[in-house]
Amino acid sequence: MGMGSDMTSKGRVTIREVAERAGVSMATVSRVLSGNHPVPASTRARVLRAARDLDYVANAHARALVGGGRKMVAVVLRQVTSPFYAQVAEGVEAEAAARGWLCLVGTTGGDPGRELEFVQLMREEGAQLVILVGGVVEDDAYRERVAHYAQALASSGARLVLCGRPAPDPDIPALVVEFDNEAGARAITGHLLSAGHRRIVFLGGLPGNTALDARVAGYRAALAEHGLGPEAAHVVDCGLGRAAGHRAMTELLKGAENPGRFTAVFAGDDMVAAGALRAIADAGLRVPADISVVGYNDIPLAEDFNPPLTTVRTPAEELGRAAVRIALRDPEHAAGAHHLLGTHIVVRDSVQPPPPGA
Amino acid sequence: MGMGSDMTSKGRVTIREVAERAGVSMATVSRVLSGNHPVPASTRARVLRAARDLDYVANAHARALVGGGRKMVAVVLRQVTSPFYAQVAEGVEAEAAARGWLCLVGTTGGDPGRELEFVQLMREEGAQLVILVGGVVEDDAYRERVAHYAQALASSGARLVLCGRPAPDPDIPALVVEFDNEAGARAITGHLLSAGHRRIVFLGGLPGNTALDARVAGYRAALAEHGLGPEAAHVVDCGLGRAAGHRAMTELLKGAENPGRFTAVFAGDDMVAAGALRAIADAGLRVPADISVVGYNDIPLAEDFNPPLTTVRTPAEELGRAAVRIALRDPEHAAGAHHLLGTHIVVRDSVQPPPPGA
DNA sequence: GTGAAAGCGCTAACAC
DNA sequence: GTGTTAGCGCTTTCAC
Repeated sequence: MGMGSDMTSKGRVTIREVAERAGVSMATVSRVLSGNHPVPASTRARVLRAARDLDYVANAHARALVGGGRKMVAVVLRQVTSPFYAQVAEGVEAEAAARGWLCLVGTTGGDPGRELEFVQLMREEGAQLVILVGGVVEDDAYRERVAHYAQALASSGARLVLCGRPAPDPDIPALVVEFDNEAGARAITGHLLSAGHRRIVFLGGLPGNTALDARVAGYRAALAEHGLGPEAAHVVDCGLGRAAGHRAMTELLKGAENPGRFTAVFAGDDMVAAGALRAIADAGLRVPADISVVGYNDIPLAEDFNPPLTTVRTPAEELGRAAVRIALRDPEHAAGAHHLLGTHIVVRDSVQPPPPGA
Repeated sequence: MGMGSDMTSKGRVTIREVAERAGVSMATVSRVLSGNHPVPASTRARVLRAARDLDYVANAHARALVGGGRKMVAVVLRQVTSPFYAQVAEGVEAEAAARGWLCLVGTTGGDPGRELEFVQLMREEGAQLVILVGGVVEDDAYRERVAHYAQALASSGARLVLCGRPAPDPDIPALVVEFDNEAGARAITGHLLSAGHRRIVFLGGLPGNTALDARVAGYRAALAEHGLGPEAAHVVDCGLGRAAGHRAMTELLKGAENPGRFTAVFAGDDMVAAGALRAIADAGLRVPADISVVGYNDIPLAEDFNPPLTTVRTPAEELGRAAVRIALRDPEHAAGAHHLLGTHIVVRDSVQPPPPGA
């Protein structure tokens, strides 16, 4: 391949060295490399040859400084090890790659401080698009913070998109793309209700968190639609995560004889469901014979749970793709726009009518 | 908070504007902001004030160009949605964040072309550290490609680390950090053997892939240690992934009455195990009563499989952390170094002695 | 202690 | 067609 053979001085090869070797000016090299200016084939070949011999790579920073840089999109999420977030990131990445954009993923561990830090960083790096993913508790601090992000980003020509979290104010220059959590929750609660369940507990509430609040709302709405009073609702605010689900379910189960208390559980997401499933098994009960369980998100391994989990499918990768696609489609129209992506139930083996005696 | 109130011209605020507002020179602003030069408190305060009022953020590209940029590490992997890879990425990210470094993750989908493209990109961006993660088939193209990466990166002062894949040549300036796949495979195969299994199939071979080949080698070694001849080994080269595992297992099961053929399966990784588990259940057989199954990697949801999977734990996040830690520790010593991380078995419920009649 | 000036590697006018 | 020149925003000598 012949590369690396002509390394001269240590450090990166610059356009100047390529120019010297090809016997042309830096400008010509630049023109050949960007290909946006007519250059005779012979010159062109000489330049390309020199560049290859020297194993030249452009300096992205110099290029960016002068305006011709690569576009960049940044995704900010809690953690990549969450199957759901990983899928969203993959969607963003795929859509970015398809456009030749660079994709940077940052994780915050749920800490607003790190989120702010990362957004700041992206401003420094000149990202064109910043995508914040995941539900949050919507308090004043949140609203103020996001309003600041949006304004700051907008003032330098960048765009902010909120995935699964609300815009603090419709006038703020931010785009929101999310799932219809309420509809999904209503549908799956309806599924449980149709199977005959009347005492369903919602496990994994997180008051103030917009995504969970919407699911709880959907759950309550479904209950009401089936003629049950508000007292039929039983939401356990244990938050998300497998551990939380396990802990809360264990607690619930030992509170009293279970069968008298509830016959089904609607877990706030599939990880909570995983924990609940384990807790139920540990208590010597069986799903779905004794208790039915449903989850939310349909993460890739939900079908491998014991039993395979009935859950609502939220096309996470599509959420990521949609975020960049929509943000890039009509820049002008974006401010304040709100896009809702649909979801649907996937039925597996974790639901069954309540046991006869219940 | 007062920010955003003094936005002047569109576009980013520069250091010059801050200087004007504070009534000092650009140099002074720079000194205050980097904090590496003594500046009187009063001046300092004025500058800081101006910067805050203007909501100034430095231009990372300009900074990088002149040498004072933020360090950056890049991780390249097949996909973020693989639980194992996601954990490695998280480890790298955590270690990078702890040092104030930027972490960029790129995905290739397993395509060497995209891998090359991404490494090139990282050269352009001036990454100090590039980490390639995951097993590969080690052919001449691979060796040549990686040798090129290593040399190119090294020539501009950057470092290459290979995680779970071999260095093409010990003299190449690359560091390798990986798990002792052979030892892990030997241990878990021994676990199966100790339970009384003699006919164990290895599901998920991928000839040429270094990680899988090592596991197969460990499997064979364990068989030999227990006095079994080479003919006792039965490896199915179906490759990785849940789908592959499911397909191969289904095939295996319908080949003949199973009990006469094998009593245990060693899946190349946990995803393959997931597929195998499902196939076995679909065939009306039970794990571990009829067939025992073990996996590899101990992904986060392995304990939620049916039954909870006995597998070998490869501390993936630690792999990521170790990669950056070691690479940054002794730069000089790095070239050609080879670090092996230990693994251990985690016993759950998918193994049991073979059924009496088998 | 602080300012002026040079220059990082590149692109884009503007000449010829 | 191709070279010359002027910056992009910043840090850092080098003077004062």
